[in-house]
Amino acid sequence: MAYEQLKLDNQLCFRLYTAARLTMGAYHPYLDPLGITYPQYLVLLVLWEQDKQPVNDIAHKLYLETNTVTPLLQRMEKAGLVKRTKGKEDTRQRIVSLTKKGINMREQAKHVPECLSADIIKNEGSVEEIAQMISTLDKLIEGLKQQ
Amino acid sequence: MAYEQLKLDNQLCFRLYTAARLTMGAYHPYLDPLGITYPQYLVLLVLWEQDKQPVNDIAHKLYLETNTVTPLLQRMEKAGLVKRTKGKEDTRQRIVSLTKKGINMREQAKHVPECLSADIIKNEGSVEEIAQMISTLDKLIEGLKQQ
DNA sequence: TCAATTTATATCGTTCACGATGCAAAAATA
DNA sequence: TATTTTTGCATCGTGAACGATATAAATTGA
Repeated sequence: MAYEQLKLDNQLCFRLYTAARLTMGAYHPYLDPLGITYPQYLVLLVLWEQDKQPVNDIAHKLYLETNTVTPLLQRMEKAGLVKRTKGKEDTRQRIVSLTKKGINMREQAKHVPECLSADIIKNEGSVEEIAQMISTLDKLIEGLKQQ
Repeated sequence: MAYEQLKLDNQLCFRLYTAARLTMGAYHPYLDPLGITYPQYLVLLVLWEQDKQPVNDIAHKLYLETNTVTPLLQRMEKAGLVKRTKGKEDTRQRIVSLTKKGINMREQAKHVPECLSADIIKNEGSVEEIAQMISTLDKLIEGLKQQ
């Protein structure tokens, strides 16, 4: 019966979609006090690893389009977390750099990953299963990345 | 070094978030011709399993809030896929039912799951790994569902 | 060198997602 | 029964995502 496949329970994507939303929701207790959203936190993670990057590099590392990242960065600039300056060699580029506030937030967010890990492990139990899933997700993402 | 944990690579949520977006993107070639989005497809899956459900039941099955589902259903009604009628016993309820167009779309969407499975398996390889991941995702979702 | 093409970013429009709030109907309770 | 509380849905505002389109700067190539 082909219709069997149309059942919600059978679908991988639905679980990814749901798990992603619920996991992002689990960040709320830790990110709300900092006044940032999860996508903004991702941008900060990228900039904490390496400051002063063009929009394109940030978008690429997050697998996002620049038309998603540009407004995101504009909001973050308005919030005083980043600065966006014209590129020196290539004036088409916008170099995004951390402000003092953006730099300081790294210290305030230091414990977020541990808190999340604790929340997830507490709920799920097996560290090995999570590790295995991360590996499978990486392969899935790698495959889907190139259309 | 606590900062090590702040690295993007270490994060489960980032992978779920990315995999979910890319997987939803993989539905585009199959859903665009039908004129529906992925969340709309999810609503149809729910209604194909059982027609005539109140907004709340649909939202619950998709782990979404009613304030997400209501506008979604309004757009689907405008597109002629569903009808929304006042509940008989409980007049607060809105009973959502499929139109002819909504019913017929089941046949047109019959092969979508196979196509997606093929795309994913082709890219990833191991069916067992996907099955294992689905099981882990279910536990993760179950744990996160109750805050 | 000058036109054609590509690249980096921005803008626009539509659809989600969700917290906060509103409102009427139902249920609970005094 | 009258009042309070809860429930079901809707509306509003904000922040993503992303396809389509625009624009200026850089690159390519004739």
